[in-house]
Amino acid sequence: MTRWLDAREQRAWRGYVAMQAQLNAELHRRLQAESGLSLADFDVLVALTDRATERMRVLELAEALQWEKSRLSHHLSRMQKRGLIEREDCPDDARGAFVLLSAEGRRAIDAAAPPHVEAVRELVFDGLDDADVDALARVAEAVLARIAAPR
Amino acid sequence: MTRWLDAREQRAWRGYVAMQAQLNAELHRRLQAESGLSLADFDVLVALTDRATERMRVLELAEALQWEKSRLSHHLSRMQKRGLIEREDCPDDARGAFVLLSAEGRRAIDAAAPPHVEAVRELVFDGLDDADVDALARVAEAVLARIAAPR
DNA sequence: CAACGATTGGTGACGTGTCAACTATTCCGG
DNA sequence: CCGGAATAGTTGACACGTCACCAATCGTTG
Repeated sequence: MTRWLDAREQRAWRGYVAMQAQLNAELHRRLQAESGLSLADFDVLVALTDRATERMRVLELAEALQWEKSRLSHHLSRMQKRGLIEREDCPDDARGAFVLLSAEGRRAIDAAAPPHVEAVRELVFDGLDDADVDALARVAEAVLARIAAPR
Repeated sequence: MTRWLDAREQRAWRGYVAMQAQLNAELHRRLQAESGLSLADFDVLVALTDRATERMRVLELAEALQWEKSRLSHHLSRMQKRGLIEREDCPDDARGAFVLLSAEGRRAIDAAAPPHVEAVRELVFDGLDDADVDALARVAEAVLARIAAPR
């Protein structure tokens, strides 16, 4: 017997699905127009910038981003072709590879970050009070815990 | 001067971004494995089922789904090739086209819906109390309003 | 009615994401 | 030290989304 969603749940679910789709699309569109970066590019560059060394193993990066390794591999190839990152052989493990920020990549992320944060603020946080923000964080953590939990 | 996110906002934002990515991926994976449908297929089929007639103009469907027409056009071609929907000429307007559910499409959505709702319940609503659900709905509506608002 | 702008829908190119399979290396038990 | 399992990363095929553009048709205005 399927437990369908009641009215309260439907309102939340439909709203969430619509928000998620449109917020992503809008942030992507703005970032792309403003900086020529995709959201995926942005996330990769931020992860690389977070490291003091700006040099990471591919799987470490995949772990940090929670991406599948094949997705990351494809994406790194595209970013490398555009000159945003570089790859380097790993001396300790001949299977491995390092990813590092290029000068161009650093320039791109420095230019892209401020308007992107501003967009997030304008579209999301300027419309929420502290209680809403905390509620959003709690919901996100609850859902993530359930996804991570074994079936 | 960029207004960066404070700690409370960062917690909410990082959580939201991670939740959104992983929830989508997980629901997509389960739906695909269970029914061979993508989330996009599911949305199209639900929109068609919602109409009493199960026959909609393409742009009307695009409006209902909030999709770009070219995305919809591409997607309908793929769904048609798989036998999930059919297209029909519109007699009133020779430019137009109707989209309608095929018998196969009806079977697919009937089979897919119950386990999908169950997954949403398991991953989301079973982890939230009424206050959380209402908060999520409020946040979604606030953000959607800001996206729709003129810049 | 002729002309022109707007509307309906589709197409091709390209970037993105997933799955399954593959190569090269490393690790580990015997 | 040898042989197989595990690990690091890549690749190819294919589904998906967006952008820019196009063809056909409609409707309105002169």
